[in-house]
Amino acid sequence: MLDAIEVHSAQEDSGTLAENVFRQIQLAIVRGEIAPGSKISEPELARTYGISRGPLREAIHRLEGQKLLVRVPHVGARVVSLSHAELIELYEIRESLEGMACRQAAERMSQAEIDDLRRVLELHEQDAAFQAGVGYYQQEGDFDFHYRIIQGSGNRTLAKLLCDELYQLVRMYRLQFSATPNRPRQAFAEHHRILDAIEGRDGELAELLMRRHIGASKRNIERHYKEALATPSKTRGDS
Amino acid sequence: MLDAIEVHSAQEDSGTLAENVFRQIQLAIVRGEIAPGSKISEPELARTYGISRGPLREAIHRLEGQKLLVRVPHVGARVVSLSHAELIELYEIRESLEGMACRQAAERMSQAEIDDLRRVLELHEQDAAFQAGVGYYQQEGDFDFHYRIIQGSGNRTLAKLLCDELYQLVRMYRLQFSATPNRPRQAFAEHHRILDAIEGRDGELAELLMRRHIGASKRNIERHYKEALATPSKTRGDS
DNA sequence: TATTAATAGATTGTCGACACCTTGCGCTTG
DNA sequence: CAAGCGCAAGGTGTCGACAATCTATTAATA
Repeated sequence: MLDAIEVHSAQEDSGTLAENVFRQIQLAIVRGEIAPGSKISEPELARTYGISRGPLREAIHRLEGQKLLVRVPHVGARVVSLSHAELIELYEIRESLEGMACRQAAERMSQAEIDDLRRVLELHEQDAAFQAGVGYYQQEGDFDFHYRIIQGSGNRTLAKLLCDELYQLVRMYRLQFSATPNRPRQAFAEHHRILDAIEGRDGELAELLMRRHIGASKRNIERHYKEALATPSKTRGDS
Repeated sequence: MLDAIEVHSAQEDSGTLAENVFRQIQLAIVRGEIAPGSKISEPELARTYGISRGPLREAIHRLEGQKLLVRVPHVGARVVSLSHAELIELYEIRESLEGMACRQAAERMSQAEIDDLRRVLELHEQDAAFQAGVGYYQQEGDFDFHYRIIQGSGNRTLAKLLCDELYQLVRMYRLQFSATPNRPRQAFAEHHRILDAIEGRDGELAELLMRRHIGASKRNIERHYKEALATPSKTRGDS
């Protein structure tokens, strides 16, 4: 009914239609507006966004590259729906990669960047959702602690991999699991300790703390799944 | 001159044209048949492979996802040409990720898989190029030691990332640097020690050895660049 | 009644053509 | 003579239509 209203929040219309549609669909998936596992119909989406199937297909391929869509030849694309095992594997990869990024950040971030990041953390503490005990993780891009650490590593190849490809997928699932009672407060404290290690130029400690931090998130997710096992409200079937 | 001959080694024609062209161009880039840094013309390639621009563009996008092409809106695509720094960064990522894969492989590979991999190593030793002191690395897929380790980790998400996305890029540059005098022999010995650690179910040692092994390759590349610095035969300009 | 086969509908894959943008060359001008 | 402008050519972005494939419904048979 509100096709023409266009939800784009006055962001940069970056030239090509494919790019714009790519961002819009990406946002819709990460926010959960398009349900995980649901099928993507090219003609329908093309009509929805008022473009032809050409640019839409390009957007779909890019979304597939970000692992937000899973495509099967001659069948179509579906929104990704990670299994428990896959989500754990994703976090193990993050442990390894972000741990390395954190060590390099401790070695290479400037004092100005560190101060700036400290201010970001203070901003998080003042956030309403954080005060309420739910939320925190909704921050994105430059306002996300992990994002800033990765950028601070100075490893541009790693940043491209983590921020341009895996970041949105992680963000999509963070929204699901951030509503754990004590987790936000705990995560906030861990962030501060990590930043302390970086400021102390202790790369080894910074890496260790980051790995533990992500490991704690991983365990938090595992706990969620265990609880969901007793509550048969949601069905989940993956390969 | 031999455009129409088609180098495809009688592999599976997997349905769609886009898929086939994707594999053909991928092979051409990895083999260096299309020079790094050279521009890709859509109309020209479409004519070369006898297809329209539609499927070709899909192939180009997928190649971009594998980091074999770099695309600029309204300008076109170029074959990737990693700078020294970028190549080092890529190897640092491999150290981290393949180190983890190796640890998990030590924990999860079956004895049958280990025996099979041992036979692969023996096959490598008998290889003609290896005997001559140049080569070794030309092996691919199931015949590549690193590939097998990653598959043996049982971490399917990691395997997709490493084998489906970064593998071809690594392979492209391995071909350039494998021709170092003593490196093949040394790498072969390192492979054997890693496999010993895996067979001994010592995950920690396996990870350490793999990290050192990739670190040695990294230093080998750095040495190449230092030597090339004195020989102004090749010009290299990246951002 | 349950299982299988054929058909109809819809969806994806592919194509050729047109519009807009970028790039390089030649011209004008200070 | 150098610098800036304008124009033409090539290339990328986008579109609508046709062909090949898959899915679901329906009908026929054991």
